[in-house]
This record gives sequence, C-alpha cells and structure tokens, in this order.
Amino acid sequence: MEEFAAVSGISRPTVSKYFNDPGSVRPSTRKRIEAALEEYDYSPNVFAMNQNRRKTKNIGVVVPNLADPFFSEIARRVELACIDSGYSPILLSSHGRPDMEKTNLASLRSLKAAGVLLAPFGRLSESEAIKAFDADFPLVLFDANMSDIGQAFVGTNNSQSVDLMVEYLCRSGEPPCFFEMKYPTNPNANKRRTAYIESMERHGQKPHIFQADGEGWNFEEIGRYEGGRFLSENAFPTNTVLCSNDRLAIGMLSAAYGLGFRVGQGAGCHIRIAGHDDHPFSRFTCPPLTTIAQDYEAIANRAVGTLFGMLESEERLTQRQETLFEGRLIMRDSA
Amino acid sequence: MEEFAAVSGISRPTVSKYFNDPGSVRPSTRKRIEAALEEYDYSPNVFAMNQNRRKTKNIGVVVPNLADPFFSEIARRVELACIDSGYSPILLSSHGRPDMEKTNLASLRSLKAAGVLLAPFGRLSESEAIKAFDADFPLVLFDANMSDIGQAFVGTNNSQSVDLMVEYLCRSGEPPCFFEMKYPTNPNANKRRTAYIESMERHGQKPHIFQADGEGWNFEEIGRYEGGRFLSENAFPTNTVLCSNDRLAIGMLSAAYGLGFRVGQGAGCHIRIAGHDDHPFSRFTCPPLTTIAQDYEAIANRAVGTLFGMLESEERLTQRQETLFEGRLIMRDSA
DNA sequence: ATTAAAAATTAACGCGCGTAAAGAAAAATC
DNA sequence: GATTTTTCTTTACGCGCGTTAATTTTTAAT
Repeated sequence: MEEFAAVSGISRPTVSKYFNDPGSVRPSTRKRIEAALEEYDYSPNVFAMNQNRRKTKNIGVVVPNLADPFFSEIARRVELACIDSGYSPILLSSHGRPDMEKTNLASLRSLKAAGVLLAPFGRLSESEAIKAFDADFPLVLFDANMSDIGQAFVGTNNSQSVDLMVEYLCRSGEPPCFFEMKYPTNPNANKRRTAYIESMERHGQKPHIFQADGEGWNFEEIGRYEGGRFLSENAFPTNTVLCSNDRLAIGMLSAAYGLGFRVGQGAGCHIRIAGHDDHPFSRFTCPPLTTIAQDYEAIANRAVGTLFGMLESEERLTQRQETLFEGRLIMRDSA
Repeated sequence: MEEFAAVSGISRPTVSKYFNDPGSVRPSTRKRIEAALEEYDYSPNVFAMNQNRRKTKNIGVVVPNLADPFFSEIARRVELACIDSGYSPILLSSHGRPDMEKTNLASLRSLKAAGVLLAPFGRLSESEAIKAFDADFPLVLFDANMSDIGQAFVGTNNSQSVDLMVEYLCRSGEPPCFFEMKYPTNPNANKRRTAYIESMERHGQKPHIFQADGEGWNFEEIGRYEGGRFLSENAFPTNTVLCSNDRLAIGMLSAAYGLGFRVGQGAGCHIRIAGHDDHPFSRFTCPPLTTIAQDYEAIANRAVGTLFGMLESEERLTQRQETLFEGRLIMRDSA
C-alpha cells in the first residue's frame, strides 16, 4: 500500500481511507487513485485490514453441514442478503462435527466479525462455547433454536407447518403415521414430533410414531434402511407416512420403490409419503414429494435484518426476539 | 499472547514457538504452557499468525459450487486428506460465479496460502487471473483441466469411463443416445461427448446427440424440461440414453416418471437412462441410477499428494503432470 | 565437576494495514 | 481578497503475532 500510494501520488492514509469508503475522498483524488489502480492492480490485504479496524464489515455465517442441500440453500440466501446490505459474508460449514462449530466461532473471533448468523447443531452444540461467543459478539440464531443463546432466533413455526400437513393428510385420506430419527440432533425434530402428536389429537386421531435407528448425517440411507424395514414388516397402521424431514422421505421413497410399493394418492397406490422442508431434490423424486416449504427467503432476510439492526443501533436487544415464519404446503404426487 | 506468556511464566517467543509446533519446546515448558492453557483458554489469532509466517500451513481449496453435491463430496475428501497431512484446508465456493473464483484466489493470496487446489469453471474461468495466481503459488487443478494452468492436474479419464459405459449399454441392450447441455461450462462435458462419439464408432454404431437448451446450474430442472421434451416427442432413436452427468439424469428420470415411461432394463420398461459421476443422490433415485463412479478418494489423495510433494521440494515441477483415474461402472436398475 | 549442546530469554524489527493528531494545502463561502 | 471549511499530508503508534540475533540458562554428555 505504501508503494501503491507512492506511485499514485497520494499519501497512504488517504489511500487507506479510499479503500475504506471510496466516497469519502475528494472526487479528484478518487480519480487519481482509480487511475493508478488500473495501471498497477493493487488490492489491499483483507485480513490485515480487519486486524485493526474498529468495526469490520465481516458477517460470519455458520451452518452445521453444507453437504446437506437444505443448508447450502439457506446459506446461499443468507449470503446474498448480506451482500445486498453491503457486508461481506464468510460462510463456514462445520461438516457435521460439533467441535468444528466451536473452531469456526474461534475463527470468526480472530476475524473480528461484526456479527454472526448461526444455525447451531442444537443438542450436540458446545453450548458453553456459543454462550461465550454470544457475550462478546452480536449473534443471531436461525433454523435451530437454543434457549437463552443469541439475541434473536428466526426459524419456521413447526407446530403450524406440521399441523398444516397433518390436516391436509387427514382430509385427503388416512391419517398419517410419523417417521423420524430415534436420536435426532436437531431440535426441530423434537418440535415436529410434539406438533404431530398434538395435531393428531386435535383431529381425534391416535398418533403413531416410528423411529429409525442410526446415527450421523446419512439420512437418506437411514430412511431407506429403516423405512424399508417398517414397510416390509407392514408396521404402519395407516397407508400414510409423514417423515420428519425430506431426506428421510427421499430414502423411504427409494425403499418403497425397491419393495414395489406404489407411492401416491391415486388408485392402485399402496402408500402416501410426505416430507418436510422442500429439499432442493424433493421436486425431482419419483413421485415428486409432497412436503412443507420453509420460507427460506423470509428467514434469511429477517435473520440478516435483525442482525444488521443490532449492528447499527450498537446495543444489545433488551429482550430476546423469536420470529417464526409459517410453512407452506407443497402438494405434489407422493401424498 | 503477551499476557498469556506472562501468566504462564514463559517468554512470548517460546509460546509462539509452541503454537507453531508443540513438539519443538522442552517437555517441561510444554507442560507449563498447557497447564496455563487449561486455565486461561487463550488461542492465537490465526490470521495474525499467517500475516508474517514464511510458510503457512494453509491450503486453499476452491470449487465452483458447493451447492452441487458432487463438489461438496469431493471437497470433503480433499479437506480430510489435507487435515491428515497436518495442513489446514480453507474451503471456498465460488457459488457458480466465475468472478467469485477470482475473488477467492485473491483471498488466498491475502491469506498467504502455502498452496492451492482448484477445481476451475473451465471455459468461464478468468484464465488470466488464474495464470497470474499460478505464477506466484503452487497450484494443482482437479476435476476440470485447463491447458497450461497449474503445475498438475488430477481427474477422471473420461474417454475410458464413457467407453466403459457405452460398452456396457451396447452389450446389454440398444446402443445409447447421448444427452447433454448445449452450452456446457465444464470441460469434462466436451471430453465426454467426444468420448461417446468415438466409442460408438468403435462399436460400429451411429452416435446420436441431444442437447438441452438452458443456462446456469439448475441441471436437474434443465434435464427434466428438455429431457421430457425429447421423450414426449419420441426423439430418441433407441431406447437408451446416456446423460452427460447424473444431475441431468436425475432430471430426466423425473420427466420419465411424469410421462409414465417405465425406466429400467426389465420387461415392460420403455427406456434405459444412465448417468455419470455417481452423484450422492443417484443411489436413491427411482429406479436407482446406473452410472460411472469417479474415484473421489484417489483423485483427492493424488491431488493433495502432488501439491504437498511440491511444497516439500520447494521447487516447481519441471513438467506439468496430468493424472487420470479410471471410472468404475455402477450397475443399478435404471440401465 | 567440567564442558558442550540444547533450549529459553531479551530486545528488536517486520507483516500490511487502521487510526489519531497536528499542520499544510485546497476548495468553498462571503 | 480574506476567511472558513474541507480535504490531505506527515508523523507516529497500534493490531497480534512471526522471526532473528545475541545472550543467558538449563540439560545432557563426558
């Protein structure tokens, strides 16, 4: 920067000021800098910049696993929302490992992030580390809630969305059984189970819950193996299954195909399968999956908006905010 | 670090040495530092560390789009291979935007990456920027090749893999048509088309190529729309279609389902569909997709190994290396 | 106990930039 | 033209650490 300032004929502090905000220097000097920029293609070291800044423009975005298309989709929207507001998002995936969530927060500490948007693991998260981070940085949670952590949470209203699906399934055929992981890592899974039970009781139906054994992130495989087991044992008392999320449903769909079960609502179909989340692949399954779409756009925008509001007012929220958006029923052919 | 060194009773340079390599200090001082670490939970700022190091342990990994499960899968393996070798991978996705590929390389410049593994866009990449980067950093390309860029390339032997598939399809039924994007961004697509044509001619068959209109990364949607169009127009002269990649095949499978075409090789099936890449979802499609598995593991390990070899010898390769691994035929039910 | 080798300490500089203060220069106002 | 305001320049320090060189201390070897 020293050298670049010399060749452009401007002092280094002014050049520094320019890179911080090009509009903050006189138009004539701005032109000289930009002319020199054309010729010598210099660009400042972003990490050295943030080393010493009071407030950076870096926003940390941490998700549990980018290999899950659900998270890559919502992360993409969050990133775009940040960029639109003039901030630089830094996307970090924890690759399914809670210890890496901690590492990622440490990185964001080093980077002096202005604020962080975190989709935590939930039960598996190292909550002490997150709490410590929360104390020092503006933190907004999304997707998965954790009590008393973060100044705000933005997510989907699982009881509304599951009720919507249960209502639809009851109205259009036999009431649904519920298929989920036995040891879900994500707190939404618990909310959905509870919502299913309550909704079924409201409809005067008996809830039936089926839990898949298995650990890890290989949900489709678990859905196929365990779902296939329940199907072949004829374990479901009704012909309708609501899966806790689309990835399980995709696996179950695959199992049903393998067993020769026709899936759908038409005549000649043996079973109806529904999911939750509107996973990017759900529209391409055979048959296309009936599911609940989370309002990715609204969740991303609200999470980002809430964080930026905090950044601008420069004070912590007096009270923790929780915002839940409604899910939308996506009727396709599987149920 | 100053403070931490004070409370641990060790000088700062020694503490610095410890963090650089815990084994490089005397066991007794190591114990004292680690005891202090327990109590005061300090951790060095990774970005400040790299600011001034001769050789960092940072390896940049740049992929065009992490939202594509193919890339998230191979990136995962590359990351693990780096970690196993004691380096810190920094994974950057260009989100489908070639200009962001350039930005990502600039970030890695700032970070003083010891070396970079890059899966370039190919035709759309800003090759001047990559060349400039290549001149200053050890660079290994994987997945997609670009002539004269990078000191090495590691990928799949498309002519072998496509030939393997064509041979299988010809042997087990009618010879395949080829379905691809009209304007593929990835150089592998062109290699596969050429390989298909040559292989068909070797088998004494006439090649038939069908190209899908459409831009962007929404391959499944394009595969469904355009594949569905060809199917419903009865455009394919044989009952077998080889898709240039699995994502197109997944879309086409969905179209076939919608049109009531039974896919597979058994009696009563109308069409066979095959793909290429063994996409993580391919085993869950209905029917499961017959495809070519790239040897992710070998590609990742060789790419990482080649780069680390360069890092240790501290000199550029005298000649550009190209390593191609063979694809493996994965026979499932779709063809 | 003596000596050589290994490890730690002290002191100082550098990385690439942000930032603050004081003064000089340029632009805007009258 | 004189005055005020804005913008630059100069100078200097700091961020959090790596790294070096000279010196001292500790450990291992004789």
